[in-house]
Amino acid sequence: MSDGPLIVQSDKTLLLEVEHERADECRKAIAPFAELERAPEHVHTYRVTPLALWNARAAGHDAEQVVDALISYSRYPVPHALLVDVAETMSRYGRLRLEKTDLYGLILTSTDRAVLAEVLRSKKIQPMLGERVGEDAVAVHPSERGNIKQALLKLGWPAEDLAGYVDGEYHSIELAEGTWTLRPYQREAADAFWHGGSGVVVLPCGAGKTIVGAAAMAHAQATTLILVTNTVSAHQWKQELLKRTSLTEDEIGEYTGSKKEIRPVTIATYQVMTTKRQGTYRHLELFDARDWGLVIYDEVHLLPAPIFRMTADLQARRRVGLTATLVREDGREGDVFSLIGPKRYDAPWKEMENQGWIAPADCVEVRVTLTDDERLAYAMADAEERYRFCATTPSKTRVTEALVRRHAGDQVLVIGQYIDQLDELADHLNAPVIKGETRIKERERLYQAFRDKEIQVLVVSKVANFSIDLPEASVAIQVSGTFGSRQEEAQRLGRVLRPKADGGGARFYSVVSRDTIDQDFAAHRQRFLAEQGYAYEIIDADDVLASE
DNA sequence: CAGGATGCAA
DNA sequence: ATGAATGCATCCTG
Repeated sequence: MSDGPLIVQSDKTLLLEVEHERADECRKAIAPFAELERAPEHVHTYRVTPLALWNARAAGHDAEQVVDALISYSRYPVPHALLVDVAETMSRYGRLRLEKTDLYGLILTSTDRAVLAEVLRSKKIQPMLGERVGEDAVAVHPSERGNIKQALLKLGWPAEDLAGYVDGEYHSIELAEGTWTLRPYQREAADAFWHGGSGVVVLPCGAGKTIVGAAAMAHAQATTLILVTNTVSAHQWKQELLKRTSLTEDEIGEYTGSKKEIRPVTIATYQVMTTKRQGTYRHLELFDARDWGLVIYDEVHLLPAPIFRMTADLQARRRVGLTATLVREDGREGDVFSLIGPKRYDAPWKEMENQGWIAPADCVEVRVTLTDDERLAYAMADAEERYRFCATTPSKTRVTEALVRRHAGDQVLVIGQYIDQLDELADHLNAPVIKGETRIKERERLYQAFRDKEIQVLVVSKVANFSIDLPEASVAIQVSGTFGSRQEEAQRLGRVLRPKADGGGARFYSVVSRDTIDQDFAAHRQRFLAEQGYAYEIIDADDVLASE
């Protein structure tokens, strides 16, 4: 028996003792094949999931490496059944393959006749198939390439897609390096995508995902369709591409609500693609408007369901998804895996921090205690009012004021979800507030004043989740968040991670009501960051107030 | 036809 | 189970 930091249980959960001296290296070793499930103070729970194992497999890890990692960090003997299961699950990926043949077009082949027989019996699969092509292969209708991958994943037999890609229409795209250079991880990410053919690149906020996209375009040398979440992001992409590549103004088109340009490089919003009229999608022709050689999905964790359906028909095009957090709250990770592709690259946030690409950050959860009256009101509140009630308790205002005073001289963002709460905070802090109804001009004015340090404190609503031009701060105080959204928490922390001129660190406070669902949701939101190695120090609001 | 206001969807 | 922000389409003005 070793003194390892990990307890491996036969239900496929892994318990990591956080204070153990080998906890960090262990976290790094298990991250490729285990997902963090719970992250309270002392023991973090990970789960070994099939999807994580298949991502690991697609990234070139084999079962032996996974088994080695488990055994070498485990405190107790690892359940044999689990090791067998890991090996069995990993071997499922790639047992089936999609290939392209001259004679039969797209075919599904197998190295294992029994597996092929099993999936051929599926009622879901049968309509997608053509004639049997010998003992170990069957023809697949080319238009079903995406659908069959989704269906096979659901059956537990994810296919490796080796059917290749069309080149698309040639278009010269060079990186305009000179005043800047591609960072090593950006190059690695673009190369990993290119060699994998299609798939997802995961990088922290502010790590330059657009530049990875540009590098992917330089690989493809082809017309490119870029899908983004909003128009601000569309403009950002265009500016960045003009700056970083040989592309000129008239080569980049914008396909949004107000403009419908189709150019060799076209940037479209998800929404324009998913708006329907009389039950049919209006702008589907954009996908066929050109012979696109590459499709880039920005913020792939937000990909709306209809885009998945459209992507099922785009399987012969190279596809790259970019994201900071591959986790989705709707559990459609499997569709990202089948339709965009496996994870091709990910850079752990903490490693980026060590290399100085992002600022080190301390995360602090500040717990406020409800007064007896509030406790009673909370207990009596309707289910739909409860979260709002505990998330917006007046005690949070006082501790937020104290935190702002503590950081006098720093640039501080106060972020929350309820407008009433934000208005009140802005009032108390004597700070301006930016919310949905704030006009663009006014927002820009306030952002600029914040950048110029004329304003030290800015109160922002959910606009902060989207707007890219929001200036970086060194302190963020979150007073309420969207239920349990992990990706929102990551975005918000990302706001303070831009490296500081003085090399100093950043601080992220999450103000939470003790013993309420606010605390539960906060714990859920923190999971993704805990997985990235960010530990939340928990302090009492009374201590903050007392220290003044 | 640019730019603003309004309703609606997911 | 929810609240807030957004983007699109449409209509309107000059």
